[in-house]
Formats: sequence, structure tokens, C-alpha cells
Amino acid sequence: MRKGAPDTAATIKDISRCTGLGLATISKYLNGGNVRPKNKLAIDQAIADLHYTANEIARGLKTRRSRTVGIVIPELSNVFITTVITAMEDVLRRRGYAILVCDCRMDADLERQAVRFLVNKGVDGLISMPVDQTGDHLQPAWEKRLPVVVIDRMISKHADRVDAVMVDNVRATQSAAEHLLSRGHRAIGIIVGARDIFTSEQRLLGCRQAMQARGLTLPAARIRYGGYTVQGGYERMKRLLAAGDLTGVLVTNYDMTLGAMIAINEMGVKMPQDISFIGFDNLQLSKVVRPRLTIVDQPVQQIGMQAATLVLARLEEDAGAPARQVTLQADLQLGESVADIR
Amino acid sequence: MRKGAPDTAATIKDISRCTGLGLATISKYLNGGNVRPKNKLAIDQAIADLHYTANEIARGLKTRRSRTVGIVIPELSNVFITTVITAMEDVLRRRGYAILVCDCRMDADLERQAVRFLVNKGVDGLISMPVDQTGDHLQPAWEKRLPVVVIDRMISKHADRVDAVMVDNVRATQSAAEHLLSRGHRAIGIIVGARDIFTSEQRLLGCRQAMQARGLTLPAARIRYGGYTVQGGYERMKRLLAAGDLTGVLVTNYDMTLGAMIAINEMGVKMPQDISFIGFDNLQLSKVVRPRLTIVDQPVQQIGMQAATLVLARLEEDAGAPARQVTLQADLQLGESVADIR
DNA sequence: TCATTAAACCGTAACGTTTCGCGATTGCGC
DNA sequence: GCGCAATCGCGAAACGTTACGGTTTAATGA
Repeated sequence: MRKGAPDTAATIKDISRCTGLGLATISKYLNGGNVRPKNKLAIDQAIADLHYTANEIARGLKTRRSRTVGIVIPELSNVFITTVITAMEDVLRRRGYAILVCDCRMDADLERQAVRFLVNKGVDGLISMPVDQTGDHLQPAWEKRLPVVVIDRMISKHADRVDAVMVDNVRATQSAAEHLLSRGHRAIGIIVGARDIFTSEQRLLGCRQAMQARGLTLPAARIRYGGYTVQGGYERMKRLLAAGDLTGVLVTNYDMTLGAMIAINEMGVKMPQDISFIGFDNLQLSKVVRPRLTIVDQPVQQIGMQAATLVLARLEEDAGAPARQVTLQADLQLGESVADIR
Repeated sequence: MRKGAPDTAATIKDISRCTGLGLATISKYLNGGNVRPKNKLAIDQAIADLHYTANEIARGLKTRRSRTVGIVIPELSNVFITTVITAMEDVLRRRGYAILVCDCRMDADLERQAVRFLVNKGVDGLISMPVDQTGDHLQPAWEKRLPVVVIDRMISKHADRVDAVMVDNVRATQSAAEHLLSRGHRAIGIIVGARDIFTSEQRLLGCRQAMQARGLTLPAARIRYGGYTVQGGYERMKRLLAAGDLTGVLVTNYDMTLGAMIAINEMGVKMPQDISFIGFDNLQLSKVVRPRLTIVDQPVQQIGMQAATLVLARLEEDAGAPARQVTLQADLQLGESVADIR
């Protein structure tokens, strides 16, 4: 029993005809302007009668804004990233912005295309977790003077042109490593993501610094690159365990943490008796595992919220402000996966 | 060293002025029409010189299409869903469509809002993995005669109005259960997601049918609802194991599979000697775990690609065709987590 | 009651594109 | 070189909205 919906949606013009008021008045009212009480009533009435909703596209043409933010990420199937996106979406949607998501599959070419694509689609701003860490892929956005926020990884060129939300990865792994050290561990291994990735290098650096502070070094054999995958974490952990000389290990993302734990279980190595373990991300997992995992907990939601807030600020407030950079601290969540061997 | 980019982007009008041709000609050429070779050259030249790109918003206003597809999902932080989305995005972007993603956090009210929001944003079509399984939330899309594709879960009302991509969940769990039965298992437990969710009920049904076919029943005590979470899978598995009378168990999504495996490891139960196990989704995990897991492998990429293809077909071809429904078969991937106890 | 003033209102011109129908051009065959 | 179809090109009118500036209305105070 559908109402005889007209084939074409009601426009502001219909409202005008229906209320006898001028276009401009309706428009002004719709945008928060004042009209006489009885006209307000009439307009509201007409809107209800005609099921009017503003045509965002037409509005966009006139105002040159689409109320849309583009998001470019290296891959979608990754809890860290999706949690960040969910938090961003939450903030943005509340303010009337939709998100256009592009997964560039960790490919710098696709990333460049994605940015171009989104800019063509008319997004008002861009949030990028960059694969191309020079930042060159953002060129099209700059040409159109669109605000850009980069998250998680800093870009090397033009860093002054973007707002940024980072995690203090150096400090994060530093305190994780220091935690192991303070419990008497000296033979420590680390599994990081990939060479040349900003966060990986930072995490490695933090670990190194903690050890250097105590006059220790981190030999190359104890640094493994797991490529951010479960598989990678699994294999690298096996190798590290095979060497048989470690008392502690630090694994620096969620997927690899998962893989490493599987390797540990499988080899019958007891945690924390035989090996002490610090993982990364995903509180949920660590709650479920026994012994409860000690993990570096990145403020994932915060990253998303901050990024969204920064882009909104550019969009609706101080478009011309100097670049802002927010650095968030990760939190070392103590579990029972680290033994005190002093 | 930036070129003196004009403050406002080049329009078709600039091309017109620059080539001396009329607006209509440029537009036609841009949309694949024929123009005289020398004009073609001139236009291409001008486009290059002025860095012209069509304003999709203005185009959208005129053509009433935004080349944009809305996607509404219950949650983003879920490998199944993100893999589906990635596949959809791949197909859609290739054809010039961007995706607007809304996560409704498994909340029917938010879902309703999300649909309305996206329809207001002017999406050309909608892909929904419904929380509200009546399908009522899709009303706004219908009012605007937008094509809708539902995935993974069927809606109960108006099912003839939507295209659909489903997995044959009955058959999937049926053959998984049958696999256990054929290896001599009789005491089988199952962990499903939640009551009233279409796929959960289908999966339960499949398991039941397999047992009934052999004159067995599935007692309520061996059916557990894990709420799709790692935590849930972990707890429910512990309970099932505590009863101590099972020889086989079937866990029906990825997160719960992960949780269940952690529970098994932790309780020192040997797999498959003490318990046979069939998990769900995520080939990657199963490859990494020893013994290799036997799992039900849903054609996740296929779901995404098919959904995208269906919506594209409506959009660019046979808008008025009768509703299509695609059912895909899951695949039982044999590992070594099921013991033959005959 | 009337001037004064502030608030409300409105007509019109954009925004950048597509579309329509008709007039202009082209190239072909003779 | 001519005539005739095709083909190509063009002007103008949309699409639904907002923005500008001027005009009307209502409210106030003497």
C-alpha cells in the first residue's frame, strides 16, 4: 500500500509553490536562518507533506562542498585499520559527513590512483595512511587545496602541508623492551613489519634505545621481519625459537602476534616460563588468552577520532591554520606473559 | 616550485573558450561522442593544458547519478566483512564507482539512519548486509527506486524487491557435520552466532539435518551461542569441553573459531586426538595452525564480486529485470583437525 | 499616527554539466 | 563542381541549490 510517490523527488521549488514563499526564504530557513513563526510552520508542514529532503548534489554544486571525506588505506582487512576507520566514521557521520573508502592493497600506484579518484569525486578532505611515504601521492589533493590528514605514518616530503596523527612508536617499544629488561631479560628478540616502513623503523628504534640505555645491543639475528601477516609472525617466531637462546620477545602488530602465539603453542614452549612475550594491539585477544598477554595497546580509537576531528576543524573552522601534529602514547598493558627472571 | 595553479579548477567553459568550440561539443566528446579529428586534438590539448577534470558533482546534478554506491554493514572490524568489501570496491572502482561505507554497529536503529543518510547523499545503489532482517530499513531506498543488493542474510519482507547474494549455509554446515559423522563422531557440539540471525539459524539447521539423516539428534546442551566474538567462542568452547562428552565440534565463524582454539590449547586438550574440530572462514589462519584446521571456507571474495556485479547490472543495464538471487557454495577444506574414530 | 529601523522576504543570477533540436559542415558519388 | 545525406556543432534551457542586494513587512517609540 504505497503512497503514490511522485516519480521525481520534491524540490525546494515545490515547497515554495506549496507555501507561497520564495525560494530564497526556504533555502535560508533550511540553513538555519530565521523566518516568521507561521512561515516556519508552513514550511515544516510542506516538507512533511512532500517528503522533501534537500538534494545534496545540487547543494554541493553551489557550495562546492560534498560533505564527504576520502579515506585511503593500505588494506581493509586489518583490525587496526578498521577500528581506526570506525572511529573516524563515527565522528564524521555525526557531523553529516560520509566517508569514501579506498583500499590500495599496499600498492603505491594504486594509492596514487585512489587519491586522484577521490579528489575527482569531490571529497572535501582526505585522510591517508600512506604507503608512499614520500607523500607524493597527495599531490592532487594539494592542487585543489584540500585538507589532508595523514595517520600512523609520517610522510617525508611536504610534511608541513598536512595535519598528522601519530603514535609515539619509539616510546611504545622502548617501554615494552624496558619492561622485559627490568625483569631481567637480556636476550630479547623482536619481530617487526617491514623494512622502510616508518612505524616499523620507529618500533625497532625504540627497542634498540631501551637496550642501549643499558649498554646492550640488539644483534641482527634477533630482528625479524614478518611482513605484518599471521603467516609471517608464525614463521619468524619459529625461527627465533629455534635459535633457542631467547628469553623474551616483542612482536609488533596484531596479526604477527597471533601467528607468533600459534608458533609458541605449537612448539610446546611454555609462556612465560620458557619465553616471555609482549604482543601488540587488540586488547580483546589478550583478554582471552591464558596466560593473559602483556601487550602494547595503541590508542586506536583515539587515532581515528583525532584524525576526524582535525579534518573537520580544517573544513569548518580554521582552514588556514598551521599544520598540526598530534602524537598519542601507547599503553603497556601488563598481563602475565612476562616472567621475572632476575 | 608549483605552477601558478588558478584558484578555481578549469571547467568545460574554459575548454570551450580555449578551443573555440561550443560547450555541447566538448561535453559530447567527453562522453564518448564523435568530433572531427582536429577538434579532438584541440580538446585533448586544452584538457592537458588546463588540467581539466570533469566536475562530477555538476555532472551528477544533471544526470541524477553520483557514481557512488552505499554499503551498510553491521560492523567493520570483521575479516569476513572487510574481505567482502574489498572485493566489491575492486569491481566498483574499476567501473568508476566509489563506495560510501557505513558501519551500523549491529544496531537496527543506526542501520535505518545509515540507509537514510546514504540515500540522502545521493548514492545510486545500496548494498546491505542487514541487521534488521525484515528489510524495513531499506524503505528510503525503495522510495527513490534505488537498486538494492542484500548479502549474506536474507530479508523476510519484500524479498522480491532486492537482488541477493547468499551462501548456502545449510549445505555448508551439513557437509561439515556429515564429515564428522562419517569419521565416526556422534557426540558433536556446535557454536553458532546468535539466535534470530538468519545465517546462524541456517548453519544450525544444516548441522541438525546432517544428524537427522542418520537418525541422531542435536541436544540443546550441545548448541552454544557465542555472539560472533573471540571471547564468546572461547567461553562457549570451554563450557562444551567441560561437559567432557564431545568428540567433535563445529564453530561457525572466524572470531569464535579463534577463541575456541585458544580455549582448546589452554585446557591442554589435544586436537584431533581428544577433540575433532571444524572451524569457519579464513584460510590463512588454518594454514598457520598445526594440526592444519579443517574449515568451512566461504567464497568471501565471490560474495563481494557478485554483489558488486549485480548492482552494476541494475545501474547500467537492465534496471527493470526481476530480482536475482545468487547462492554460492562454501567449500569444506580438509585439514588434520578431524580424527577418524571409527 | 507616523517616522524609523531592523528583520523577513524575494527575484535573479550563478554553480558546471548534459540534452535537445536545429542549423552548419563535410565528404561522397556522380 | 554539385547535390545530398550524414555527421558534427551550437545555443539555450535545464538540474536543485545558495548568495547577493534590494524591497517589503512588522515592530517600536514619540
